[in-house]
Amino acid sequence: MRETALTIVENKEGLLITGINCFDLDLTLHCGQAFRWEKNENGRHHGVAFGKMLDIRQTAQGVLLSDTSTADFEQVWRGYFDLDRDYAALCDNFCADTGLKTAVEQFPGIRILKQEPWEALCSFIISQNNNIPRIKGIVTRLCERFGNPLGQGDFTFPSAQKMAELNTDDLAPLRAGFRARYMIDAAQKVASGEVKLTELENAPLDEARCELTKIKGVGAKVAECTLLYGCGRVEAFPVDVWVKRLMEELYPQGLPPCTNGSQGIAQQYLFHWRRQQ
DNA sequence: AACCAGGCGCATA
DNA sequence: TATGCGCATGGT
Repeated sequence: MRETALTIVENKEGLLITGINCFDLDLTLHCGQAFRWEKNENGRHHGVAFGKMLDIRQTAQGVLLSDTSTADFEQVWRGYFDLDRDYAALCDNFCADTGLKTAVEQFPGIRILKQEPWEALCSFIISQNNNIPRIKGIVTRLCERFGNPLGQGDFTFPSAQKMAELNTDDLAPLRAGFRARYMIDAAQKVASGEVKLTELENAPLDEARCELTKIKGVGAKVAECTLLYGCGRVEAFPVDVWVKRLMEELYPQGLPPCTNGSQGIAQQYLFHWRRQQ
């Protein structure tokens, strides 16, 4: 983790951030790690995270954030977009491996979003045996129905405390299917403190995995996704059907050493690369 | 109309 | 410990 030299300039359109290396906003928001971003015309992306809405787009000058403030940029978006991680150095390391080199060169600029732990957990419970458009639909209905309104049709992601008060019948309108009871169980265990999500950021990885799999509907894959996307654990390595195929074909002995410590980031490049065939 | 989708729980051996 | 099947829902 290194301080990168970001420049923040306020203009009439919002906050212009320059000096970000290795950042493709479109890829990052729509590569299947987050489910609450919509791209509209003019290449603007609109979404909500950490209870804040954001309008963001990438131009030749840099990355332009609208409807936000410098305070929110520092407190929320800087961390969310992982802007203080040196992806150039990371990708440089990855390129020691020819497969990863191809993936990185073909899709440069993918970053791992640091999402809220509860949102990541709940979203990836919904993701199981499901496809991305439908995952987005379920998450959207969940937020509209049980989140707090932010105005202009935006809603926060509902808290675990709020969802712990609900039952599976309440979730029926979401059409989440068999996943509804898993969502309720997760909400109850998080709200009660039986599973302490904030402690997973620093716990030994195996211990963190073990904690998460206490929740019904959370197996190895969902636990790993929660750790990677929600707890900042970039060494977590989710293996879905795409990555499984890829591992069997390319890395039967396991990931190359150049990914050590950042296996989850390598995974995101490999996942996207393999899916684009 | 069968098959698939960023899996998991459960039964069976 | 290891496999196989059912699961809700919706899109091809």
